[in-house]
Amino acid sequence: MMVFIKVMKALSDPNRVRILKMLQHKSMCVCELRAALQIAQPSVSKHLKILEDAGLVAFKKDGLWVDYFLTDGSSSPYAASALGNLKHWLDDEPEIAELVEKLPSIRREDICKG
Amino acid sequence: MMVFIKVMKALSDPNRVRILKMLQHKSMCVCELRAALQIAQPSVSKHLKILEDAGLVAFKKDGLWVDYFLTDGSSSPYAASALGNLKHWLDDEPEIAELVEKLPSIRREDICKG
DNA sequence: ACACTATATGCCTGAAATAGCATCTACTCT
DNA sequence: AGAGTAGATGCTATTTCAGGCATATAGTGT
Repeated sequence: MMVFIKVMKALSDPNRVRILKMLQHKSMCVCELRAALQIAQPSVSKHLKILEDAGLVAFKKDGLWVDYFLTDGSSSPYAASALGNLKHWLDDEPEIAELVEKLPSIRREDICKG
Repeated sequence: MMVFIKVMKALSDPNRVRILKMLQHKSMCVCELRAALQIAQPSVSKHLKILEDAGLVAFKKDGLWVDYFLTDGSSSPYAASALGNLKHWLDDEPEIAELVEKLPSIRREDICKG
């Protein structure tokens, strides 16, 4: 039950859903996500922690950067189902479509290291 | 997006999940749910409103009682998927199993009208 | 070791959510 | 119409959560 609730709570925030939808297209570091969402960097880190605790994302350190990516959902059937469904859900939401369109222009080489 | 978030929020509370799991077995009035969950009646009504707004439950007035039941999820793919998955999810959670076991003994004729 | 940058953590604030009590409304029955 | 019961709504207190700023930590390069 606790795990189920944790996954549902993780999916209950618009910024976290945006993060998941972006990660469907490429793995991203915190500063890239920050640029895309236009919220403070600590807020992004906290959202990522919640998503990680729910088994929805994982990360790999890459030098100074931390690359976040979607998991395969193996931590729970709830995570697996959510990630599977989100692959096709919300794609035609204008807000999400716009966000995804901007993704190619958000590159860590340009944004960070500045 | 708004609808998606609304469904996820509706699923983010243990008492609301318990309500959904109970309604899988039979439609129930507010006082039956109140007896099962052991929380105040107004709290039950509020949870039901949230579930209704999310398209997960509906009701039918039956004289003095209001019978709540699960919808078919036709209001959104998110509601449909949630209701579909919940049919098999959480059944082996001790807490849920115990709640469901008690269901037959919770009858409005005994509990209400008192 | 030092300067610099990406990310995480702590603390604080304001908004939202849950729960209860009191009250109001709707229906039933006499 | 009046009494009684089921359920809904309004108000309030308490908790939880998102967000930001300041600061700590970790890794890079000189």
